[in-house]
Amino acid sequence: MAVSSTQNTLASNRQAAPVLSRTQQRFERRLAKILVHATDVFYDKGYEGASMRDLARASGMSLSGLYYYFESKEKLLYLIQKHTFSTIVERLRERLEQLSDPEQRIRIFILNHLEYFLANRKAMKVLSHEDEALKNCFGAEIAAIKREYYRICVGLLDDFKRARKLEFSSRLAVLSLFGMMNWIYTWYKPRVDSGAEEIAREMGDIFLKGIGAPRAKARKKKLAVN
Amino acid sequence: MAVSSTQNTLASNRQAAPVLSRTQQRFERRLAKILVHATDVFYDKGYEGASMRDLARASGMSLSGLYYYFESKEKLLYLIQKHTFSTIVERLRERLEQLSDPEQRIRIFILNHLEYFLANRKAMKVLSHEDEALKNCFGAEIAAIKREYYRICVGLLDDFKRARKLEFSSRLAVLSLFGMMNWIYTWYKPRVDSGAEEIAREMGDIFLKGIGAPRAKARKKKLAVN
DNA sequence: TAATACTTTGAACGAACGTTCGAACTTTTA
DNA sequence: TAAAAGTTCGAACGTTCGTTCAAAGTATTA
Repeated sequence: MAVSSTQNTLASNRQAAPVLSRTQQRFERRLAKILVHATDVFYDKGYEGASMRDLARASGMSLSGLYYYFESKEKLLYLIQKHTFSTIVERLRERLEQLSDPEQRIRIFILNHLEYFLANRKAMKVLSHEDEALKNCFGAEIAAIKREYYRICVGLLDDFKRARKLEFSSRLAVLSLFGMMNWIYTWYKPRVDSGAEEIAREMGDIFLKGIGAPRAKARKKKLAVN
Repeated sequence: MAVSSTQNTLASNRQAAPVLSRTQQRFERRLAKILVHATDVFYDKGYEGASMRDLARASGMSLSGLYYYFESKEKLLYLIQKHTFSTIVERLRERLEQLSDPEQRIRIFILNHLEYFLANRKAMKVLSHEDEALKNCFGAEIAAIKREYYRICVGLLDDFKRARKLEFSSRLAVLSLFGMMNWIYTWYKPRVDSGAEEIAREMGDIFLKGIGAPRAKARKKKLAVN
């Protein structure tokens, strides 16, 4: 079997033909295993800091053996990021279909993000932290998914604004929310911090109250005088 | 002149004796210049991705010439992070001394952070993004400053909680706030986004309203039934 | 001006890097 | 069971990595 083409890797395509021969299935399964181990290594050492030899050791495979499954280190990172990001967007879409209340939709967005983040912490760190590591085509494709995800969130916020007749910058609100959520990879400790549901509720409270209540007025000027 | 000891580099110590000979002054000045150029390179390529040869080129100096000013690549990153972090903490302390109102103190914390962040974007990205790059002693020292900074913020929040008789997790609130603010290095575009004051005001609004208003009650259960 | 201290450099070090390749091994197919 | 297809590997490729060092160059001091 030749090194797999870009298509169908990890079965991330939606349309048509999941007809894979037994050998193809095995190939995909082995590749997925390698991706898991590679994620561990990237999580610990960063993309630049991790060597192909590190990845080989973690996968229990020879250095050259890895190249049977993907053609470069960059492609490996791409596969990890693509799969991770696609999955989180896919799950979000499924969950959003079942809700119509604007606040609930934002809350489910937050919950989906944090649940997936904490259940796949290493992959999500690799996705968040190695944002600029991919160049050209690979980078562009991940950036496109990111833009798509961002747009979904802006849409949710705009609906919320309309429903509540609020006025604020969606861009800043969305980016603040992403910051709140994504930063979690720098501090989360399973032994110390609560689970995804509770954190999602608390962050949701902060964020929704933060953008929801009418803005306090005329205080700044008064205090500036003192 | 021997390669400088750890002490007094960048004149970041508060106590005593800023008595530097003219040659020592020149040394510090040149080192500072190198640090600025190195910050540019780390910003663009990341710590691991940047080579000493890149740094030499950016500084307009020979590869070996760099080693006259610092003994390793790691130390260089340490110097950048130490100086950046120390400065932001120092400025914060000065500004906090002049305020007593708990809300104003949180707002000035946010403003200080964002002002410094946007005025020193590259250095602050290197500080935020290369959090785990330093090992052992160097890493421990930066981590100590970070903990100190974190503790200050927790203190501000606890004061606010007491003043307003609020109940929420300071840890989660502080880390959410840091996320909001630090994530800015991934998205800020000077041409598109407003300045530090406005962003600080808007993030301050979100955060303070988010933690300030009484928590909405009994809604979750009702909605969960539907 | 001679001696001393400070600064910069080119050349080189061994180690580690990502990647390639042909041969060997294993599984599937005919 | 022989041929074909799929899989793994050791060895090596050329390059780049961080760091060192003796020598040369420049400024300061006596």
